[in-house]
Amino acid sequence: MKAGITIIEDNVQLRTVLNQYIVNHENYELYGSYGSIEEALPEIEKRVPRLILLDIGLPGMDGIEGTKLFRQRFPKVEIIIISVINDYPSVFNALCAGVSGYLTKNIDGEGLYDAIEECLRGGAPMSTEIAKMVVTSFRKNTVSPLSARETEVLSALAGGYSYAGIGEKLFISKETVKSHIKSIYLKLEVSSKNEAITVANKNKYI
Amino acid sequence: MKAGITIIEDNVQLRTVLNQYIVNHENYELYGSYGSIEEALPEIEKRVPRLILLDIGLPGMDGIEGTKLFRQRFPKVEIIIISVINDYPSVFNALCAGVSGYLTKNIDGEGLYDAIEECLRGGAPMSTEIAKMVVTSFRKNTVSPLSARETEVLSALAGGYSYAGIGEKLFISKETVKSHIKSIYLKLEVSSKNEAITVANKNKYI
DNA sequence: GTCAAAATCCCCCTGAAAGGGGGGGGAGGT
DNA sequence: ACCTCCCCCCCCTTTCAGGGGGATTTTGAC
Repeated sequence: MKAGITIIEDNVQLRTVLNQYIVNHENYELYGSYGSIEEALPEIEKRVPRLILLDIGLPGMDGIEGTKLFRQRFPKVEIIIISVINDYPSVFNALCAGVSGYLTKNIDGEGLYDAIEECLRGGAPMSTEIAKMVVTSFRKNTVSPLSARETEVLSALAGGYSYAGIGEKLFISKETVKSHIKSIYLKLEVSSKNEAITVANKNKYI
Repeated sequence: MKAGITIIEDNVQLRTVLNQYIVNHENYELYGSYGSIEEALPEIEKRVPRLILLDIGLPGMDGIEGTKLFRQRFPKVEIIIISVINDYPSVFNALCAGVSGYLTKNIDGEGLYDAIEECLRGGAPMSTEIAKMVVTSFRKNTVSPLSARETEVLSALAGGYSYAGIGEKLFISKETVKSHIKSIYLKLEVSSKNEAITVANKNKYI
């Protein structure tokens, strides 16, 4: 049983190359190849593929919006982004929208086959730059002016807890929470909750 | 110039296997091989490796704490986790602590070499299960009871904004923000900011 | 052993914010 | 015609944040 694949890519050269990769592989069947989400959508509704190779920078609806749309209407379809765009917001938004993989455009046929196979096995293929970005996005700052306890308090504060709530959570009194927050504001040179959270997030203290 | 590598793994069988992989490879030099962070630390201070292969489940200090320690004292050292433990909290905490890669223990020599090379080139090697977990952790729920606008409001609320602040941010009045929040509370069946944020996060609505 | 920082707890006070209640109106889709 | 979404306004009460003051104990560094 061949896996149906749809390609959405506005660059005609690249689209042709991708088309060739897919039609030359015995395990895949090219369901269609389009230059925009709008063109592809009615065809996809007629025959839903297993996987969509999707560009981010498209005329009309972009790949992020397209991903949200596809994932609502066809929840079982896998989406792999193939894009030259690999700035943090694009990658992050694509992952939030629900893509299964993210490849940069310097991919060759072998790499594409590997990625598609991994995706169809339930994996999450990523180019090395993307993997690096994703892993780095989790990393916290090792040098923080805040003590361990202060970091806990600020995390809870950022989580929307009130002073009293933080107290319950950390088994300390509301007044102790206030003391910690005073110290946090001094150290971060801020004077409100929002500023503190903003500074802490920017510096990855929490 | 050979890359110095230190191994910390309490399982003697696996440690022996890893040792062999490293000593058999001409590009690497095994700086040391230990059963715990505490044993390894004084030796690492004498001679700092390029990379540490680290287990999570260790006697005494665990791999997460060890990672934080190493990244403070030796900021340039790369850390790759090799562990049978791949539950979400462990993976997430390891990434936050600053590991460069995360491999499951079913790795073979070839896979290990590839991962080390990728890491030394500045990449982020991950086993496929780990990559899948990481990508999935970003994914938002496609079925949300909240409207697009309500989701925006709730996101801002979770970001620490006041009603007035949300109004400025979204160019609507404070009262409209209140209306949206009332609807949100109704739909999520909650009656406070904190509950709403908790429910929304749990269900990945925001 | 001393001294500082961290962590814990308590009081007062004020203005701002949250949340509950009510109402209404326009746009767009089924 | 109806429903959902989005927008706006009023009332009210309670809670919370943040500034000010002070105190104790534990812990780790020097």
